Amino acid sequence: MAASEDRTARTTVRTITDLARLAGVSPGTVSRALAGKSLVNTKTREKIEALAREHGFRPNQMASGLRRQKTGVIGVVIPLGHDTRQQISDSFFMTLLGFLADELTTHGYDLMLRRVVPEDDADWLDRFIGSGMIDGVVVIGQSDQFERIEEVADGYRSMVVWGNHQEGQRHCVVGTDNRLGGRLAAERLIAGGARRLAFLGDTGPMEFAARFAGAQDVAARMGLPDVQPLATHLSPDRASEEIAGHLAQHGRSIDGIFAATDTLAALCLTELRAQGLSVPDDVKLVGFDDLPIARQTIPPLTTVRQDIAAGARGLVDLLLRRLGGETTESLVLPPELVVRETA
Amino acid sequence: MAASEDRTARTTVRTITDLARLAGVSPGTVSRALAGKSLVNTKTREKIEALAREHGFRPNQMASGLRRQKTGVIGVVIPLGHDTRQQISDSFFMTLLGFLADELTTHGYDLMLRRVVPEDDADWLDRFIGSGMIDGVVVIGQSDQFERIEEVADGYRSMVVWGNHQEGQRHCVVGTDNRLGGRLAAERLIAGGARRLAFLGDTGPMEFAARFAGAQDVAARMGLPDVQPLATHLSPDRASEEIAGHLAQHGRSIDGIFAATDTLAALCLTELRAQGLSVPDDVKLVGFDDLPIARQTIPPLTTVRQDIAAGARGLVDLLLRRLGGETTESLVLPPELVVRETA
DNA sequence: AGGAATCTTGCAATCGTTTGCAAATGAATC
DNA sequence: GATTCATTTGCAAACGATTGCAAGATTCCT
Repeated sequence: MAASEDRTARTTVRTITDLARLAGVSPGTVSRALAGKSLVNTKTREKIEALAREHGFRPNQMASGLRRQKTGVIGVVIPLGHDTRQQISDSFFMTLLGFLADELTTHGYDLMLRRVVPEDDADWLDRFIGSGMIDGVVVIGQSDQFERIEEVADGYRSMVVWGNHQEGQRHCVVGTDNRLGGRLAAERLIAGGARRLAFLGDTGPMEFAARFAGAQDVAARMGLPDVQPLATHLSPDRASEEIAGHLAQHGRSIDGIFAATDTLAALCLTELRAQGLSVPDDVKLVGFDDLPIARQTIPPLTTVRQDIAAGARGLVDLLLRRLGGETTESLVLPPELVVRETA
Repeated sequence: MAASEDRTARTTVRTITDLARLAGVSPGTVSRALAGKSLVNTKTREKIEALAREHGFRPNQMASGLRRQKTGVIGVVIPLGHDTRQQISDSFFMTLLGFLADELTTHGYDLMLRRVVPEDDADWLDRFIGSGMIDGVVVIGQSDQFERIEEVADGYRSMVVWGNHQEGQRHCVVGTDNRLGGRLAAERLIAGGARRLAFLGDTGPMEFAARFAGAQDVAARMGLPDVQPLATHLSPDRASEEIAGHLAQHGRSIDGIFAATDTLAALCLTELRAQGLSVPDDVKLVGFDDLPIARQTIPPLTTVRQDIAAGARGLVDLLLRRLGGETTESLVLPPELVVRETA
């Protein structure tokens, strides 16, 4: 049993005090050595480091966090609005989360993920912040919690939010210029000959509302009829039916659809085909996000691209700045129209 | 300034000691009251709870964690193998992560997410476990770290892994029976008339290797030529080219493709179309996972379904059992063939 | 060699909660 | 009213790392 010999040979060293005893110094010195402070003699430091490595010792983050009053952990919270189920697996949020994880890691932070349902728990944000477990928080999506977030922002600086920017708001937000995105989409639809536009998706969430408003801006400017909102949920199973319903009812009276999301656009494409409507000939379609799926639909989706990686970088950059005490402005990223074949 | 009056009116109460002073009791009593222990008089408890609510007090989790030697946090780590980039945004993992978040939340745990690149950091797993920040860990995907995980499992009980089960392994794993899944896929391809099969995807990762082996089992049993492995990366951008290359080279000499993943299958479908091969007439195609995209391709994808929600439930259930001291067997979930139109 | 200046180290308090133990309070019994 | 027993509380020691302060050890200068 070579392995177990190996294991028992090393005295078990869990605490900095154990290690100090082994090294024949005081715990304080070990702490300083491991923290890489310059106040400790090079020789002792090396000895301590060697011992630490040999015994696979790692300082307890809880204790360290408690004493230093910082944890090295950033909270990431996803508030789920009305549309509880499934939203977290929405591709866009997940991709953003992935990039966020990357970005935080490279800056030496860990990520604590929490999904919350604000309706069940009015206290969701305070509770997270007040837990003492996180140094700062990234809120992914304002959902229908704009006011709550504003209130919290007044008393807590270490927060950055992904979402829509509104004139005069008090919380620091990073997000795409959704209204502009909506305009780009509508302009494209109209340039292709569409006259009676529809917006596919729930107009409740701020980001979607802004996209819708952008499209409406353009329709109004061009003297076209109002853009018709077609409400749907986001989860694929419910959305499919809802879309089918909408199309059955309005399919022939609209010739341009702006979908709130590529996911919805893809579903819509399937339903359009099912109802014998051809894209882009009968109906033109523009999505939003430019997720991988946009390239794989048939025909490939014309869409408004959000730069997710840049968003994640922005969130982390701003948050770290705020942790450092700076005051930061919101960051609004430009959307980009990606022309493929549906409009 | 009503708001600020409101704010200054309440003495700021951050610690349990502050609250104790307000309530006129000792910190110990407050602690017990808030923890809902029965040793405290109902009247004092109510008073304390009221004060806590009024001042929005929440006990510091770090201090609590340190003292109780448990944190209420489960670590979730995603090891990224060769295929570093993007893998975290792989739909399957992300969906699993979403369900995991749900499941842990309902059991009162928080989730700490960490991506690691084992090649850059041999110590990835020990470091996470030894940090003292987590009560247990879920490893999502064995990647190429099977051995490392086995070693750790010998000395650390609070770990559950998503991945492939191998006879006699020492770590507790939850996962689909990939080999059986591979058999189902191959059987379907062959039943449809395919004779020269190929496996699309990297056969390095254990799970994929098992799927490949399952397909190979069937081919061998039926006396067909070996299943030809067509290696690709997982990230869509690289995969597309690679698939195109494979098809250009072998496209005419194979009539059944088993893709390691729905994502790859969808890309493959696009490339097949581009090369003028019709599915399922010229080539039959089966995917794996049954992600939402499988329903949206044209034609919709025949695939092998993994029950992701059940997987997440299993992971959490087993992990909690192990935290409670039980010894647990691995959990192997049955795959299910979902027949659509590509095979 | 004596003293100042510079490095290294150890000591002990601290971060905020929890909890074993014992003291104090109140209720119940004879 | 004295005694016993059960409830409630307070006290103080943990949990494990960090850090200001001061003492001890070196080095350097004159």
